Amino acid sequence: MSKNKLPTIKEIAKRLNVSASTVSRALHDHPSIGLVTTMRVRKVAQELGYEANKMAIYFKERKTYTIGVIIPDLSEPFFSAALTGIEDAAEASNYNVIIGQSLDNFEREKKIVENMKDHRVDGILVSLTKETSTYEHFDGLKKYNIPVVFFDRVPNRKDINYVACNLVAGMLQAVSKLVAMGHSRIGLINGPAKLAATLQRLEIYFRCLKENNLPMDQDIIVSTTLAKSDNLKAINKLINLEEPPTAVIVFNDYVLLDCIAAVKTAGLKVNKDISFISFANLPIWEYMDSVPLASIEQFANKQSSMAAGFLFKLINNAASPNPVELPLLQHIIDSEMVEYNRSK
Amino acid sequence: MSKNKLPTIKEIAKRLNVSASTVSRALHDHPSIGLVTTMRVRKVAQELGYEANKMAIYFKERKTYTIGVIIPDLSEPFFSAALTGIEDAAEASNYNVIIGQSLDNFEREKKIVENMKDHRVDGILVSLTKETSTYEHFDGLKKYNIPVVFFDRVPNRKDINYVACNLVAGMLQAVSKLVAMGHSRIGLINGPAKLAATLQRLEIYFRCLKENNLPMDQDIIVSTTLAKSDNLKAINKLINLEEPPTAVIVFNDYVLLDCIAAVKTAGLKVNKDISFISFANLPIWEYMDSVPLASIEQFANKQSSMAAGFLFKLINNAASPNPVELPLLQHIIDSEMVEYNRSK
DNA sequence: ATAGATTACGCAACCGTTTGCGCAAACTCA
DNA sequence: TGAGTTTGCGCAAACGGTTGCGTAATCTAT
Repeated sequence: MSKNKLPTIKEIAKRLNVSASTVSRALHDHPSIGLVTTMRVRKVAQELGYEANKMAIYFKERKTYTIGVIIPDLSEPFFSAALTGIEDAAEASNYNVIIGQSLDNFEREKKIVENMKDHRVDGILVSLTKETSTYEHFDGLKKYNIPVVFFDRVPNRKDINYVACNLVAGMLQAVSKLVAMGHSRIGLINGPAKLAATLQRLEIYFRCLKENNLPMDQDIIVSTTLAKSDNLKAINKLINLEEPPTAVIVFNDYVLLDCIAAVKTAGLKVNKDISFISFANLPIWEYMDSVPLASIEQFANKQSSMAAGFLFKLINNAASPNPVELPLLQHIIDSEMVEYNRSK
Repeated sequence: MSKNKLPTIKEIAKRLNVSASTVSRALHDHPSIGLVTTMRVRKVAQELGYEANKMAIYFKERKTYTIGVIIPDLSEPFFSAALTGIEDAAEASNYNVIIGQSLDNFEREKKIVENMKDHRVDGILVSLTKETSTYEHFDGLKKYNIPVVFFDRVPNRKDINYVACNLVAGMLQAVSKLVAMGHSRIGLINGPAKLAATLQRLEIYFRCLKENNLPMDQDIIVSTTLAKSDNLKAINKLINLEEPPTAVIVFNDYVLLDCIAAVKTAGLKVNKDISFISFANLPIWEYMDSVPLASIEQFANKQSSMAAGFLFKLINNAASPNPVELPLLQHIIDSEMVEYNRSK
């Protein structure tokens, strides 16, 4: 029973003693096929439950109507939200989405790219691994006319299509707020030096201090490897200073979760003895008792769906009868602080 | 520049004045091709950077080496973990994964199935919509020889392949623990009646009471539509009883989050004045101050990767030279309670 | 020297559909 | 009635690769 082939156009042709081309045209209401023949073809097609094999068509079109998405880790709400945004955009364009999680591993990222290339996806959306610092594996895709659009974690290069998020905007809002609340000694818990995000946060930190005319003090800048024990060490170092900061900018919400635990253990009150600002805006805060004053929202969904829009633009241009040389598609959206201070 | 076609086997053939079949065989080290010819072919292939077009091969094989995954919502950690399990299994078998989020909407689920069928995936893994109660859209896949394996949210039918989780196991552990701690008045906050999960929890509840020889009291069984306001109403109803339950089994962790907030608002202490047990085992508890005594872990990753294993078994059998009539692949794994009571 | 085996390759079909071109039959008009 | 147009359909190639079968040329053995 499972042996029976699906009805094809040839099968219909055979039954009606016409050619396959006639059947194909009849099914597309081609004017050069007579009404009678068209009707007979449609009838048989109906009876057989014929459906065109899209794979054959796609193969002929040299398209797959599939895009690939490479992201570090789906368990991060940011990326699952991003994927959802992409899926929505893809659905609207009748595209499928195949995913690959790099797990922040460069070799995996390369392998996924290779695999997606083999499967001839029509385009790829990427948010880079933390480890990624060379991009040859993406350059290779040009040969296959597979466009790439990066989002959020984008290469440090100019000649790419991307959508990224400007973290400065949200952080400036947040620090201004801290200052307005009377804070003047604001610390920083940064990430490991090898990450681009770490340098970025350092710059943002300096810039925020400067714009608010705050003094700079190396003592209240610490860093963590992002391991839990190290997160605790970092925050403890700050709160045990003779003159601890009254507010701290934290690398991200995950680090902050550990910091909050440490602060409580030390008998201090969050948002009273010490306030926090962080990056990511995890949905988790909604349910927590102790929350940062604000977390910087980076709009996963917005970034990814815009990146998807860029990608479809590139794909459609390449597929159009006369493709033009598209300018680089680049966009930076502003982050925003999301306030959580419930005492207000 | 983007016009240049990729090198094909025909291109190589033309350059060497041999036939395409010779090239194909040479590239596969077929013994009937002479060493000299083989070398020459390989050399040119190398020079041109030839790579076989997998899509052409897949088309001929009538396979796509792609499986579809239909899940309700990626933002739920359960499903993103499930997807990760599937992706790992797929990668090991050199398969790709295309995803579709049904968003718990039956019509979307149908549409996604249709779409995956069009794309001729080699198989589909499904966790059903809350709304899904008919399954014709899956039956239709038989015609296309697309096997389906359900996981976690499975159809209420016998003739299917599935992996599910037995919630009773974990809940019995949890209730036994409650009883051991001295609780004898255990309430239930259930979900909306139309959900299968609601009936299921009611049965589990009764069974747990019975096995522990606890009295049954309709007053401490309430339900919620799962909306936040309704969650609050439900828990408030319980804590405002003349004789409130000392412990409550809650529909799931999301409902419980609201319950905990309400309990605190009422000035009660979680795990002291009232204890909770819930379903889902969200990773969030790790970071919370107020936690349930235990949450029932349903092993998303384990379920989904086992389901993926089933699926590949079905796919490979169908693709084998002599497919056999496989028995239904069914497995139920036991849930386990995960304790969170940190006071211990 | 000749039958038989071996070596090395090409032809053509196949997967399912689309489409440019050609052509015969029917029709139109002068 | 004959030239020109329209109608309706088939042939064959194309997408890129694989494979069963046929066959010419060379080699082996008697």
